[in-house]
This record gives sequence, structure tokens and C-alpha cells, in this order.
Amino acid sequence: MSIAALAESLGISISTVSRALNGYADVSPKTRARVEEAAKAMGYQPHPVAHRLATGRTGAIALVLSVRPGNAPDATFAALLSGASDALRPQGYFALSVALPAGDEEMPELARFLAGRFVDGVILARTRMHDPRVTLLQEQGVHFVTHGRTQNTAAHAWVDTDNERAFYIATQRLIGLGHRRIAFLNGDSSMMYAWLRAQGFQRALAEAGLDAASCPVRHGDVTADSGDAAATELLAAGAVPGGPITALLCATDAIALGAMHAVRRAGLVVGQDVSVVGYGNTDAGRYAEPPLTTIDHATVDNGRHLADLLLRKMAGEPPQSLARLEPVQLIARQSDGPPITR
Amino acid sequence: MSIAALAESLGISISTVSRALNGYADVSPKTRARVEEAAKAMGYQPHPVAHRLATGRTGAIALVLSVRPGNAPDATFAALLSGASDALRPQGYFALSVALPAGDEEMPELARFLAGRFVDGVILARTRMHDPRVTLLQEQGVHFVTHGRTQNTAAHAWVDTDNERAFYIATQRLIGLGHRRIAFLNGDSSMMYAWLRAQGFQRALAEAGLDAASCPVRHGDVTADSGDAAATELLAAGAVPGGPITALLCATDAIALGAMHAVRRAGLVVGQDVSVVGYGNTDAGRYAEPPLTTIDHATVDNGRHLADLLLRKMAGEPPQSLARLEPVQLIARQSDGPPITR
DNA sequence: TCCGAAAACAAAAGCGGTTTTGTAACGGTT
DNA sequence: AACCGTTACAAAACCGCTTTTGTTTTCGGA
Repeated sequence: MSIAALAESLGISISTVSRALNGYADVSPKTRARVEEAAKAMGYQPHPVAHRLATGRTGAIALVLSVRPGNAPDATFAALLSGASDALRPQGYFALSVALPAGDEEMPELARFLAGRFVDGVILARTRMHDPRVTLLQEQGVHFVTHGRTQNTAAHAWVDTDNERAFYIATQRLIGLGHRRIAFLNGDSSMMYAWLRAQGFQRALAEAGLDAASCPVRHGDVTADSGDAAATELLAAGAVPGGPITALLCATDAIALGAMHAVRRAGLVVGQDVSVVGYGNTDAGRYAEPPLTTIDHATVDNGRHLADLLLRKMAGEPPQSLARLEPVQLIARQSDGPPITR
Repeated sequence: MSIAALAESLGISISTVSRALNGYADVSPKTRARVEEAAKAMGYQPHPVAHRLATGRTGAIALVLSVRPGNAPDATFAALLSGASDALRPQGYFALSVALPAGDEEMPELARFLAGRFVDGVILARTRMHDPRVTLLQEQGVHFVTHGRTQNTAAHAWVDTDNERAFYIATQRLIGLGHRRIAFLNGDSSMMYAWLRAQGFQRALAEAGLDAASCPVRHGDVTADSGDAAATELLAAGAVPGGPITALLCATDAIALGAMHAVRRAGLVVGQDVSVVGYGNTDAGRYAEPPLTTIDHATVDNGRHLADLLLRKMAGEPPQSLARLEPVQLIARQSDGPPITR
């Protein structure tokens, strides 16, 4: 069912049909009604690909993320996709997502994806401090919003959780409980969020006058295995000057689960001998034993806001005005408490 | 940079350029070389949308899943996407994913997505016993593969983990440990996998001559909260005839985490008073206390195989021959053991 | 030398829309 | 009655490729 067939069956020209259906002015009311009725009766729908070729618009955006081949991306991204979909659906847009292979092929694949013109705009998840993907998006003139800031020079639209504040308040809480030797099990050091979290951690330490040497930052994967390994090392005697570590602040709940495991393996009690704090407020943390003190951030809402800003970017707003810092909230449970001298 | 510009700069016709670049026979070697060189020098790339209009092919497939608005899909789907991407990349295809809103708008949205012609084929995740999405895909003549079987009458391509066997062997294990009153915390009863798992559970019970009344099946969400609630109810005195439940078999690790929590809250010890077994082999289960006995299934591989079958379907193979049952493996840890009489 | 087949390229039609430009009819003014 | 500005539609250009069909050139064989 093409527009040509519809026009012919009505005995009018293709252009009039197109203009009638697209709400242009110079079509008489009777003709417009006749066209609309016939279109509905014959089940006419403009061919989307032809429409895209003519207009240049696709009606979709993409959430792009990088994944190590053979691995599964973390759950955050699924929440972002869900939120973005919810926000875009009323506007008639689809939110798609695509997984790029982390590593050497990442940039060529991103370029290939953009060249494919599948979408009108892009949401880029998990930014790195200097992110070549951002540079590429800017060079190509693609509309995009990042989840997480970057240190790329040219301004771009972004949504970010308040990582600095999250770890500032978490650290403050531990200090307030009396901890003086706190280790921070951070994520990959190339990630922007990891840097911001370290900033928050260190600001709280500095304000309390704590010795940075006794409060080390370790970088690693955001997995339970990585948390286990790092915690095991940090709990060993003499790992930091001044006595044993009494608190483990973790960049994700998964790391925290691993850290809790390491604490138990060392024969210590989580929340008494060693406090553990996570980030992300996952079910796994909530149902851990003891339940994990963590930081909540509304991931699905993040996705929604990313979509909102992207729509505004596509509508022509300058990127400078498109930025949004999302609130975080500490959820106190039983995995932390005052340190016990041991 | 269009093909017209390239042709003009070479002084030859558009059609010859097209045929030269697409490997047709009736182009002289010299001309072909000249065209290829110029194309590279000028950075010519065929406009993908025009290409799609002319050929009808998009070079992408979609993983479609249903998500309750405001919620995040579970992690399985992320692994499927990653696996499918890995398998499709070498073939030049992109794996996209799209989230449909579960509920009334689901079918219209699926129809709208298909009408949008974004992709050449579809992977449908989390099938239901009678799945209207499958019916729609068949009606529209779309190439697709499902993750999970269905009871839809017309045959279709599918990949599924061996759910029946998974819960058959898990149940056998519990029976072998001496359990006689085992509850199964299953997923939503409309889901195909939930039905298959119940089959496996009940086959093992029947073979051991166990009383089905003492081994109830509960249906619910695949969340920790749901597991907690169901387990709490089942652990109450008199919940089943013949004495208290001694084992909780769970449809997911998340349910199992909730169940373990309920066991502890009841003042009982997981793995001694009450055994708990999960499914999915997640990090959260591995790092739970005690570590969770569970069933492993290679989700990323599932994604890879879904992509393989979809490519074969798109190449014209009949759906009847495209089916694959994936192996499962029981991972024994410390959350289960012989029942203690109490 | 002429014919016919094969080789190499060009022209044109097709994919299916949108948007710009062109034109006929109509009503109102002077 | 001639003129002008609207109104309502049609024609044509355009988006940028693929593929079918048509035409010219070349070369071998009779």
C-alpha cells in the first residue's frame, strides 16, 4: 500500500495526498477528509524507510554502551534503557540500545553504528574522564547526552548522579561513627565517576583532618571478585600505617558483597569489626547478611532525564544549558557501625 | 558525498559505480580499480537509508523485551544482548534492543516497532505459554527467534535453557539429601519457563513417590521481596501437611536471597534447618552467606546462539529445524544440606 | 568483409516518500 | 471587463541508492 496507489484510487495527485495527511494548509477540508478516510480504510501507512530518506529523521534514539565481549553489562544500563523508553514513548520515539565491544574495536564500531544512521540521537553511558567516544560524537555532529560527565573540552549535555556528594556523605558517616582508617574500593580509574567519587572521599577526609595514607583508594573492577580480592589485601596486617582498616567504602554493592565475604573469611564480623558501605541500593545488598548500608540513586529516573535532555538537544537547545545533577541518598542499614578496637 | 558526485568526478555513470563497488561482473578490472580508489580517496560511503530503501535490508536485528514501566529489566537480557552482539558483529549486523511497556500498550507498541522497519529480524525474550507477540510476529512474516519455547501452534525457531532438567536435577538433589517437604518458589505462571520448571520439579517428586501436597508450588515475581514473602508464609507452622518445609527451591537467585532472609528471620539456619537452592548462578548468590547452591546456565552463550539461529532463519531455513536446548549445570555450595529434624 | 556474441558501459525505472515550484479556477475590486 | 490575490490542486524535483534494460564497442570466426 503506497501513497501512489492511494492517490490513484482517489483520483488525485500524490502530492495532495501527502500534504493532506501531513496537515499542510493548502488542502480543502473536504479533500483532506476524503484522503484521511481512504487512508484509514485502505490501511495506508507511509513506508518508514522512504520517510526517513526524505526527511532525514528516524524516530529512534540509541543508548550506547561498551561491553567486554563475552561479558554481560551491569544492570544499571537496563534501568537507563527502561527509563529512556518510558520518556520517549509519548513522543513517538523508540529507545534502542546497542552494545559496543570494549577494546580496540570500540571506536570503529561506534563510527560504523553512527554511519548507519539508525537513530536521531545518542545516549552515551559510563563516561570516561577523557572519552574518545564523546569526541567522535562531537566531530560527527550527532545529538547526544552522556550519563556521567567528562573532561572533554567542548561542552556537551549530560546527566550524572552526584557521585562526589554520595561518597562525601558516605565518608562523613563513617568518620562520624569513629572510623579513622577507611579504605575506598573504587572502580576503574579511567572512569569519570571513579574520579568524582574519590574527590568526595578525599574531601571528607581532609575536612576531618584524617591522614590520607591511612585511607587508601584502590581501583579495580566493579565486581564482587574484585572487591573480595582488594578487601583481603587491605585487611592483612600492616596494610596501612597506624593499625588495621576498620571500614571499607565500596564503589558498588557488588564490590561490597565481595568485601563482606573477605571480612568474614578473615574471621571478622561485618558491621562490628569492619564496616562496609556500598553504592547502588541493589536487592542483593538489601538482602545481604547483614543488610548493606548503601547509597540510593534513581537509575530509572536517570534514564528518563537523559531522554528529556536529548529531546531538548535535538530540538536545538545549546548543550551548555543541558546538564542535570541527580540527587543521592544514603540508606543506613546494618553493615556499618562504630569501630571496635581490636 | 553521494554516488552521483563520485560518478561525476570519475566521468562515468552512476550505475557503473554502483556495480563496480558491489562486485558485479560486467565492469572491467581497470574501471573497478579506478572506482574503488576514488571511493576510498573521497571517503565515499553509500547512504545507509537510501540503501535500505532500495534493498529492503537494514543490517540490524532487535532483541525485544517487555518491561513494566518504571522498572528495570532483569540482568539476563543484558547478557543476551551482549552475546547476540558478539555473534552478529562479524557478519556486519548490529544487535539493537528495545523495551516494550508490559501491559495494554505492549502489543500496539510491538506492532508500531515492527512497522517502523528498523530491523531485519527479532529475538524475543522471556516467552509466555501462549504468547501473542509470537502470533503477531508470525502474522507479519517477520524473521524471529524466541528465547524460551511457547505453546503457540505454528512452529518457530527457539533457543531455551533446559528448564525442565534444571529443576529436575535440583529437586533430585534435595530429595537425595533426604528432604521430603520441598516448596518451589516459581516465577509468574504465565511464563513458559515457569511451567517447564514446575514439570521438572514434579517429575522428580513423582519418581521419588513424594506427596505433591507436601511439596507446594508458589507463583510470584522473580524478586527477593517476593521470595521473602512466599518463604515467610511457607515456613509458618502448618503451611503444609506432614510437618514443616525443609527445603526451598527457587526459580531465581534473587528469590533465593529473599528466601534466605526469611529463613534467618524465622530464627532458622540456612543449609541446616532449611535448605535453599537458586537458579542463575549470580554473583549475589555466590557471595551470599552461606554461598548459594544454584544452577548455572550460560546466558551470554544463549545470546550468541539466538543470533546464530536468527541468521539462519533470515537465510531461509525453515523454523522447524531451528531449535536448540541449552545445557544447565548444578553448582553445589553451602546453602543446602541434609534436613535436620526439628 | 560481414555477422554475431560477448564485454563494458549508460540510461532509466524503481524503492516510496516530502517539499518546492507551477498553474488553473475563483472571487472580489475598480 | 480587466486585474489581482487567494485557494486548491498538480507537476516536478529531490532524497540516494539498486537493478533491469538498452546501447555501443570490441573481437573472433566464417
